[in-house]
Amino acid sequence: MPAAFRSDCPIASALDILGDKWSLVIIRSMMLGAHSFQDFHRAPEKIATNILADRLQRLQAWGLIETTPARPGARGGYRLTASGADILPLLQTLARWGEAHLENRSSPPDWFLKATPADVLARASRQA
Amino acid sequence: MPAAFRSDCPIASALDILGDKWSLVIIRSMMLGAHSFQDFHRAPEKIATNILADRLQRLQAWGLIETTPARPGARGGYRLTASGADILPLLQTLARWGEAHLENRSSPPDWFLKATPADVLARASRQA
DNA sequence: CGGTCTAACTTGCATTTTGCAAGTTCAATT
DNA sequence: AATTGAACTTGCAAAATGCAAGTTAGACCG
Repeated sequence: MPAAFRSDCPIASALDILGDKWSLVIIRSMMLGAHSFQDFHRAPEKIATNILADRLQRLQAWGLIETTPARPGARGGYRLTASGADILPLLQTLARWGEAHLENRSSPPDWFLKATPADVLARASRQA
Repeated sequence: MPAAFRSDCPIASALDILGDKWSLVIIRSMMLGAHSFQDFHRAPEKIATNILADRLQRLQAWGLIETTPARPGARGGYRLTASGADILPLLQTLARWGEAHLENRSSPPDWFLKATPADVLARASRQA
């Protein structure tokens, strides 16, 4: 769903998709194990529900996340796709920069900094 | 100038500083050699001048860029600080993700993907 | 099968941020 | 002194965000 990129620069284009206040925070939560609307809403950053609903749709439209099918008579959740899992290195780099240059930030779990996209994708596909 | 972070998560906090449509585009331009207001304005993404002025101030307030002193009787420019140069890995990761997952994006110069923060910092400090 | 509960949205509206066009300022020519 | 061009600034329209309050749709209980 290319809604027209600002330029053909891959950095600017990636930011057209991910460069807002919330998208990467949601993906971070998902990498840390969240997979329902409520899980995301519970995160300490306190995202408004309308923004959350909007971002989940956008991320899904871009193919970074998908809804889990939901067995007959049950609500589904969300999980990362392969493209979404590939955002892990970006989050790891962000986390390292934040820890190095900002004061009093908390540390992400150790496995998070060591994981690979394949790891989180494997965990995602195990998600119902 | 910590204007209050959304949470103590280093990822969310880094995004409080860098997570908007323009900040990283400006830093990208700077890494690619831009160092004046006009240079940034010339970039293909067509940033509005008021946003550009605002972002340059914010990035400076966060200590990611600084103005070059300007020898007596001449306007200065901008260059990256050490913290700013450390954003290079983030941009490289973004570039790789963009190239891998979006179609028809251009390729950044080869040296850009191979450079280290020390490299771009060295170049910055050579800037008048 | 009806009633209730809770997660998952949706809607309306105030606030903030962004975008665009037009100034204004200031140093460097001419 | 007048002119130019880069570096902002300002005013206002448009879009994104935030918040509070609704609405919908399965799940659970009787």
